[in-house]
Amino acid sequence: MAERVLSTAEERRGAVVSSAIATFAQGGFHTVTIAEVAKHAGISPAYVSKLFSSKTQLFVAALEECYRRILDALERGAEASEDGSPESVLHAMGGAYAELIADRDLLTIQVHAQSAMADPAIARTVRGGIAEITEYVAARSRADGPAIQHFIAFGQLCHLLTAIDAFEVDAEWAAMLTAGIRHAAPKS
Amino acid sequence: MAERVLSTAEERRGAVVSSAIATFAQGGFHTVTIAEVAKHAGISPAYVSKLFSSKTQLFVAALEECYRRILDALERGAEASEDGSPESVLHAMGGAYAELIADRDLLTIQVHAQSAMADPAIARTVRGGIAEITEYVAARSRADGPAIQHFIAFGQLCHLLTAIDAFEVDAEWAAMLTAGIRHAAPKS
DNA sequence: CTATTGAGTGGCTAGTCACTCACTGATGTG
DNA sequence: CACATCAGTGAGTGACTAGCCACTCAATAG
Repeated sequence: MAERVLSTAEERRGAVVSSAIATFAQGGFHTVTIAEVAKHAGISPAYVSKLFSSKTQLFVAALEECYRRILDALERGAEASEDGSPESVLHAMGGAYAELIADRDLLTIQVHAQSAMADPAIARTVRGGIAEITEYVAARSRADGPAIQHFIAFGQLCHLLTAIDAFEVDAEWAAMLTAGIRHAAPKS
Repeated sequence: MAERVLSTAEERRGAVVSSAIATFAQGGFHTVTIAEVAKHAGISPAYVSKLFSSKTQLFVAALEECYRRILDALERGAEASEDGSPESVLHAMGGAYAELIADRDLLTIQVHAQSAMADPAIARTVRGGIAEITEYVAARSRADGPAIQHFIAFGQLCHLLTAIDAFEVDAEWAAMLTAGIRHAAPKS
């Protein structure tokens, strides 16, 4: 049993989803090939196609895992908030999110997903993810509508700033846009 | 001269750029083919390749035209503001922007551009566009840093909401996120 | 009328990618 | 051991695309 050479299909699926997140984050849905994901996962392209019926389903699975990780991070953040006040919980959630997306993959894949929404399955997944996050943040923080809206809007701003590397730009406009935005160092 | 059958190359370039905006907005950089842009413009794919040295340059040209139109709209909006106060100018600019992106093309192509930033030329164009817009808004409105940041953040939120069609969703989370966001009807 | 330039095209090529299929070998079970 | 099942692969296919090249024909200059 300890000498097992082959994995179970379920284990492989999980590993491939993780590889898909890392790989799709680099190039987006259309540029990344199944072969690249397979290489990252250390298996043959043919087997990836056997585990996921289509490239779209693979991407959707990666995206769902992405939203799952975000919700986990928000939950952990909320638990760690000082007092239970809405402002405190929101602030703690923001910090947890900033920390989570330090590796950029979870952030970048969301940007790519928004660009691949011509596919109905992907569109459904993105909409569902945003809905779930918004509902969770609202329910858990008990903050009012405008505060939730502000939270999501600044999350999107954070996506943009990271995408264009604004944190590394030394200019007036970059300073204005990045002011007060928490973000962890991108590189290890 | 009025009987002219052939256009000048400059006229064609402009027409192709407009076609490129409309076409790339539909499917993004990687899915849209030169042939599709050419078909929309009513010329052969080969001639598109002669007018623009590469698909990337065509996309960059479309993106630049897109930012040009946005700056124009912001400028026109600012002129129409009631008094010259920062809040009033920002509000007028927001309204002008909401009206401009009613047709969605200028908005959608920006979403796609963020996903195609693996290409350095596209990344440079996006960064330059955001920089120009931010600087213009700041200089023209004379609003303070936080107000500018808020303006851009809610612009990004608007992109997200339009992309996922949140304005048409009848749910608590959608109501919270779209509250107070101005947007024109998408369809004619 | 002739020559030259430049608009515009059809057809090709070389390469890529998602997906399939027949196959091999590992694993566990009676 | 025999056998069924399942992990995993190599080789291939059909479809598609960016870029290119040789060509046609309109417009204009001399």
